Amino acid sequence: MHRWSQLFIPTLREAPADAEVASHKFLVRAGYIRQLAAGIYSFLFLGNRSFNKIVEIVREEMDKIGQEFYLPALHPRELWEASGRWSLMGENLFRLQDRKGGDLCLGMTEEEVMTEIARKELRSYKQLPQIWYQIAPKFRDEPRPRSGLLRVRQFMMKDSYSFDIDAAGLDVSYRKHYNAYCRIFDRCGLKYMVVEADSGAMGGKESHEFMVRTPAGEDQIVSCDGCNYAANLEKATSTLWPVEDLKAEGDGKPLLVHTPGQKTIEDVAKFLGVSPKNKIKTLALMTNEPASDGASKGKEGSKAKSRAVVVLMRGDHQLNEAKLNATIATPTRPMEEAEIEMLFQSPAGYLGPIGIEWAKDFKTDGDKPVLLVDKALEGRTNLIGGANKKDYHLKNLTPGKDFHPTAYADLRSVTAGEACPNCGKPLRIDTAVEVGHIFKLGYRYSESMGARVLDRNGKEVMPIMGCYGIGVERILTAAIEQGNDEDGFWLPAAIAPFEIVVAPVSVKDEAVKSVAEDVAQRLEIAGFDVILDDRDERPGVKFKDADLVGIPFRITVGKKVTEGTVEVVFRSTREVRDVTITTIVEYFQGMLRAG
RNA sequence: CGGGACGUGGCGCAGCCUGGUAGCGCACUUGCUUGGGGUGCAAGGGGUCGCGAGUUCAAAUCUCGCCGUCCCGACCA
Repeated sequence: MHRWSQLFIPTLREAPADAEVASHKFLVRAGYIRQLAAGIYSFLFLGNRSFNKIVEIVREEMDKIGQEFYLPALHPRELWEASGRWSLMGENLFRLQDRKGGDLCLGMTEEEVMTEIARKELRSYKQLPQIWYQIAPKFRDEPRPRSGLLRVRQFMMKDSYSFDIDAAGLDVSYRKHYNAYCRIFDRCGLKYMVVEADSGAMGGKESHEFMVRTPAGEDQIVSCDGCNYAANLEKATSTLWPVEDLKAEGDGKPLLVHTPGQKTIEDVAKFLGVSPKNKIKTLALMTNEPASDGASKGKEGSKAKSRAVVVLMRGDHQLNEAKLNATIATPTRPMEEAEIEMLFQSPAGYLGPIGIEWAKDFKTDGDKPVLLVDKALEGRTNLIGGANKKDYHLKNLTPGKDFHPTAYADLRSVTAGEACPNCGKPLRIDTAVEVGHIFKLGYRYSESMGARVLDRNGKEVMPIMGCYGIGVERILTAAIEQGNDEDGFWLPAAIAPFEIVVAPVSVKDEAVKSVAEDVAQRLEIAGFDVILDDRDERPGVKFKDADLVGIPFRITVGKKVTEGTVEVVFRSTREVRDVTITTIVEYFQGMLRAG
């Protein structure tokens, strides 16, 4: 029997001054966690109980599709050199040295270790498929930990890895994870949505994120209430309403117009009396390759090569950097003034695509500047853009005719209200927390680390991989964000530290006290997680604490014991029901254990 | 890493501008009181004022440096 009077549950009346989001404030106030350093938290009794319940749900569901391992967090440098991530991860990787001066790091994920095992042990297609997982701490030296447990430097991740003989096999492993994740988040009582996610430059084909809507989140998700379309903003697309092109002026060739002092899209559009939709926005960027790309591996001194990348967008559209990164597989930065002058021979504000020799192909065409044009401009005619001459713009610009893009690409950020690409209804954008991510990795690690198996023809092939992650703390955080009010929060029973708190109004009243003891004991014997608030405190104190700490049900034992009843209080709705003492176990069995 | 803020008993804050005794609420200890929404009264304990240097007869207070924490941005397999 858990007796509150003997437990360490340090609840606070006030939230720490540096807590911003609800889950952070309440986790601290309810005595779940305490901060040790930026992005590093200790879990106390209640926090750990809830945490363990989440872990157990994850484990039960994962055991249905895979096998649990336990891998070290301390990794030798060589392993990460082999995958190329020792340098790729930069400062996000925690590094340290052993007494002999050997370099080590703390694992931020375990692709390397898992692939190392696969490389050494897997020999035949007969051993595939495999799904291996673990639930273990991960370490990331985040540039900015924030929002309590939402972004931290050490956290518990369920990470799994699948190895299959071919893409069809990977599809099956992926689907198994998708379904297992749905079961996990359902059992945790989360209201979540599954969204298409950016698979980045890793070459993966498919990726889904499991998202919980909350203003505290860090991700933007685009979704449609009319159909099931949902995607991360980094990936989302929309259908654009048609735009009426301008008519050609003069002979239809690019036509110089004087636009003195008109630099911004808005200004020029207004000045010329056209819509920004008929304007070209010219963005001047440089690739910003850290000297750590695969090609320059090993040559410490080799200089990072920078290349001009010019992006054209419709005047009223915003560049989506994730899409740009996915397109050119290299980080970029804005051009400096001198670089702009060098390429365009013109000050910023009048930049355009005319008069520059653009690369015909990103890969093969050497060092020439790259011109990427957003798909929203493909097929458009007679646009207006900068003339690369101070105080002048050009009319009659038609992509493909007056200038030749290196490539057309989807580079635009969706905005709320645009049409769903599936059904045409208006899209909405919400912030959300990512609680899980499933990802088709492909051959990246098999290739770099040399994992090979023989297929049924005796031919050596690479196993194809998938990786899948769940953040345990984020499930807890998201659940609190989903269910809280000014007095505290309530967790779904499955992940609450206790399902029921029994609160006798007084421990000095023998009748009340003995009924409370009896009720708590019978519920515990029946298999419920019960805590008895046996403290010699006034009822108000017990009620306030009970409201705060996330337990979904309270049984108040008070003067009605003389009538043979106690009160069951539903934390989320504050609904109160009188229940006969003798039937209390059956009451909760019907509510929490039915089905 | 760029911008901003903060750092004073366990928690929340005042004091700093205008240098000289460290203060309030909560929590904690003891006693009485109260007993269905953080009861009231009384008496107590607890603080290198983040760290270091400087100015000064004298620094929580002024100056400089460092560290830490939070927020915005950049970043985020």
